[in-house]
Amino acid sequence: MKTTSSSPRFQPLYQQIKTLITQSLIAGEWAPGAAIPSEMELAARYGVSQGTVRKAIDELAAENIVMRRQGKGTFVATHSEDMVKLRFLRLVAMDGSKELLDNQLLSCERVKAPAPTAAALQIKSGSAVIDIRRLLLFNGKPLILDRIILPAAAFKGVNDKQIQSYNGSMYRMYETELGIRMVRAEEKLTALGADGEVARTLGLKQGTPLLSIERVSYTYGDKPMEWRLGLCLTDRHHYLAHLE
Amino acid sequence: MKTTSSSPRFQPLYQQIKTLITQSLIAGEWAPGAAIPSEMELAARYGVSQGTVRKAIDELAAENIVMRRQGKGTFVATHSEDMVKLRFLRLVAMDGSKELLDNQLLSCERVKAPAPTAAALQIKSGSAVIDIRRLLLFNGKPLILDRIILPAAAFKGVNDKQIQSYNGSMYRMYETELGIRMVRAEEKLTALGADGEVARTLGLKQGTPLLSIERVSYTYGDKPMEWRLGLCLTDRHHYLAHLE
DNA sequence: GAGTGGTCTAGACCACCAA
DNA sequence: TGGTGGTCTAGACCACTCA
Repeated sequence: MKTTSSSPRFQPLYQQIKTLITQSLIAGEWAPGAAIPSEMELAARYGVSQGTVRKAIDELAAENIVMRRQGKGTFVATHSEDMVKLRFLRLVAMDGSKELLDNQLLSCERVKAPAPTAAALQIKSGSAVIDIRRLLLFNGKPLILDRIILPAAAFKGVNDKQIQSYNGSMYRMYETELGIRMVRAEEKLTALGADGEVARTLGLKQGTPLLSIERVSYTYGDKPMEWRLGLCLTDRHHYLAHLE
Repeated sequence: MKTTSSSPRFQPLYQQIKTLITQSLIAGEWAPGAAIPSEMELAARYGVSQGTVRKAIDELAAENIVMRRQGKGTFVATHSEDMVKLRFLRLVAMDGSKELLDNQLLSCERVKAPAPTAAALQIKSGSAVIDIRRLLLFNGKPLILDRIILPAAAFKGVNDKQIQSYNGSMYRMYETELGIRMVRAEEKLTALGADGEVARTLGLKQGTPLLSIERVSYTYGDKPMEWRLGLCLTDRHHYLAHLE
């Protein structure tokens, strides 16, 4: 277990361990929801002390990449289990009522990537993407009009049927069907007035103020995998943010 | 340095240490920007090992309550120094241009707290508050119309002159003049149309979509100290959020 | 060179969980 | 009962800062 001062270190050991564990996750060595080896095992595997592995796992846990459960083990985080029905959705009802969201798929086509979206997804402009439009309804009333764009290369075989069968839980679908797990996301919010088409779809007057949420979601290793634009009605909901 | 197993522990030791340090911060034992005692000193003071103090400080650092600087020491976080001109402001220009914000104070009155604001600030409805209205301009054009409400009891002596002299850096003023440091905030965002008065003040047509940001800011110990409502023009800016 | 935080280790005991 | 993560300690050495 002696590694100190044997090789020149450019990075703290625990950072290197963290990278190694992340690589195993990317390689799919441990599936979402499965347990990763215990701290002692990993320490032995990498030839470091348990405390060093612990610090690496601490960071992964802080980033929601991994979940610790005392007495049981450490598990690869998953969308499937937990209550995480709608990961990343920060919209909450003002009266605090529970989410009763229905999902209505409007379209799902294979098209060429528009330039700005391609840039956000770090793919070539014009390459094939899957373009999904859907409506989320709250208590039967339209709440969010979503447009979701996925690089076709990584999301092979995604189609209407598949989406329908997951009833709107896109992230659960990505994980279960394709093994793609989103780790973090960035959102850009603006306020805008509903244009003609949007107003029609949402059943609103033209010009009604909407909250526009543009989201890029990233998988392991900061790779962008999904682009989304949501137009939200905020008369009964608001977007909740915690600042630190 | 032996404390283990001597007294029944209901909380991890490092949590207790964290609480003790926080209490010293609340009591003002160390001013913002000042160094707190070294890890070894604190370990000696509290009768625990340096590692335990370290873990307590780690959490305080993660919460931006304290800042570590290798080789120098650990310092109480401050708004005054750093580049943190506008703490908590998540609005960024779409073209990435630098913030050139001007501040224009519209009014500053002492009034009775409206019920919802009083609730958010956890004070009695109708108790005295300071009600500030101001305009933030970006490159000379109106960008944000702010209304800021502060409990008068804690913010004694706040007036136009004082606010003017800090040129819009409210958090810097709170800290410097009153020793009140905000640690975190919660924001609720909605989209709405500008009403007559707002439209006039911002120089817009009535009904122009605006991003409404309601913010409650908290000081040490999760005590709410400021309520704010910002109405923002988002044609050239967007609100940036990071989700994990 | 002395002092600070940053990393790493090795070993102890605790709290929780399952078979 | 044995294995897991959670806490705590004591001591080592490294990297940085400043006088």
